[in-house]
Amino acid sequence: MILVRDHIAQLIAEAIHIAQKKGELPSFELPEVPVTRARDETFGDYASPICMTLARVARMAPLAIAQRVLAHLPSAPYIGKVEAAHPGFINITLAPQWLSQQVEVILAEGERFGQVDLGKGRSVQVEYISANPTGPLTVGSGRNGVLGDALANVLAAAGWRVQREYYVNDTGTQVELFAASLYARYAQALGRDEPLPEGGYPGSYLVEMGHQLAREYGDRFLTMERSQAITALREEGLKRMLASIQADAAALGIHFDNWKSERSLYEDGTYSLVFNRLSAGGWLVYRDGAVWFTETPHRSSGEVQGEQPTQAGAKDGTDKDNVVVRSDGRPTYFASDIAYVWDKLVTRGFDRAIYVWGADHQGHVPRMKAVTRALGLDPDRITIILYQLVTLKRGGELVRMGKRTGEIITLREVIEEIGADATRFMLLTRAADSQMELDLTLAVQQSSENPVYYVQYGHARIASIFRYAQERGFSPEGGDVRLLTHPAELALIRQMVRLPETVALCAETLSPHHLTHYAQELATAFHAFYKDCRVVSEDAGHAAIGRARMKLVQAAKIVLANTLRLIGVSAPESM
RNA sequence: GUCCUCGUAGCUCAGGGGAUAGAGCGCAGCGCUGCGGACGCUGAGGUCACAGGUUCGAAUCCUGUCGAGGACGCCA
Repeated sequence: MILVRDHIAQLIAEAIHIAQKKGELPSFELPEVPVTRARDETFGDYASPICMTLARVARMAPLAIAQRVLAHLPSAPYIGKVEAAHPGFINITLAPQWLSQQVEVILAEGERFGQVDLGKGRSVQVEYISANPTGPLTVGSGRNGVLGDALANVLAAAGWRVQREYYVNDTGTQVELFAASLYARYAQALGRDEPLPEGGYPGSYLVEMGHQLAREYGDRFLTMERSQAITALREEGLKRMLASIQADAAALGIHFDNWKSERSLYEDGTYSLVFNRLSAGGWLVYRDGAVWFTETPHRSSGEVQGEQPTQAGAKDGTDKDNVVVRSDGRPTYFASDIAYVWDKLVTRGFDRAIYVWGADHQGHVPRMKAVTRALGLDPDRITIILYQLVTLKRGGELVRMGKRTGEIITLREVIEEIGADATRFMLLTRAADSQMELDLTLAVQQSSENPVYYVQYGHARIASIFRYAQERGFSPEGGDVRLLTHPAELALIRQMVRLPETVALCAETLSPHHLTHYAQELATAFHAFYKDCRVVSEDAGHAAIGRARMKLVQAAKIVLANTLRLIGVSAPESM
């Protein structure tokens, strides 16, 4: 389906060229033509300020340009009225006949309505949450998950082949600390006086897991050698943590296509491959006993490398170096990230890879880009979406969080307190880069008036209309959508046909939060229509319009359902 | 100290260089003797943190100040 927005831009560009050819406008290089939704409905549906931009280069008044452009604007079935407006806008109103016809289009497309083809079959991997499997998911992980999941939905709807992945940090310092902590809790459960290791995980969930393991296995792990026991408990603990994480994610409607093991990157040779590659390229330096990745490579051949206008290059730039292998020989997680990006872009060959990271990882973005370039790959193929951390409050009191500090408000608790749909909608309504404060007492109080219910209510209301109609033997069969001319009907259709553009917007800007705002506007248009327009009635003379309105309402239900599906919340038949 | 993100209505937040800056909640009112009132309508409420700059035009872009959060070579 073509986007009306883009098509209008094309038509305006054509009109300008025609006017130029006829000498009505001077010749100049045409910049991209911006087309936006009109700010106010009295201006129509779409507007372009292009003529104001052109005023200088054309040396004409914007309004005069607009008038000459409009004189040559090619016609299109969706265009109703075009106007040049002060101080130089081109305003376009959609044709009512075209709008009403869209009801049939939507009915025909069904679940596919809203899809656009921006991806053109290219593949993209969206990797999200990827929290350390050393504790339960936090609210921050929830925000991460909801962002990533909705983004994956949107990209799929925008014509990309999408894979959803969870990266499992199943190796490294934190995992060892986790295992040692679990060992301590397990031993304690069996009455041993075993202290929690330095920097270990104090959370109560490990106390519980320790007891569970003690119940299930008795003292089996105490009779073996300590290091062997810790290894065994690590595997058992990881398995259980991952199962619990998977369940928490599922409670928010999040399901992954693949769980990628960090450890596997070492076992399958990816790590040594990228290490050798970087080494050969001169990107690795040895200093203080460690191996560093440097963004200013030392080439033994002395060949001049490409333009590297790093201002800071005057200094030797070592402050930008990052440790890949520690002085004790263990690789850092940055080493894993290097192998992982190779795995994504080369081994598995995704056209794009999208990471969703908390803002506390922002410092790592430049070096991920740098190392991707160093591997000989186009850094634009990876995109890292940063979201601001959620600060939690309870009754105005700040709640500190973190697996390592012990006190945690888990995602699970929040879902249980305010509901999965409300949680998901709430986390998705804000742009990723907005800092958000979540007061649980307030959220619980307000969850019943969460906008998500307003949208879902629209869907349920339509379902109810159909139940009512069916009892009385009414059906949309044979309805003539040309009868849909009431302002409230057209206003509803206007909102419905915005879905493809909203999907495009979300996919282009990788910001799915527009969906929730759109959903509310769509629901508002429906509720207003419902107020003004009777759908099912036995009144004389109502039969024809009744059938047409049933078609409209059926289409509205499809659009609401498609939108809710993209957001990732349910579309209930009743509530 | 350096760097990144943010600062918009009482609260939580939208606003891809353009027209009179919007929504939800809260607040003050109004509306149902037919399809779900988890609804509809109206109103009050703003120095878009502050100061400069670019531009025909800035909430939006640039610089600085203040404020919030975050990051700064062997944690992730």
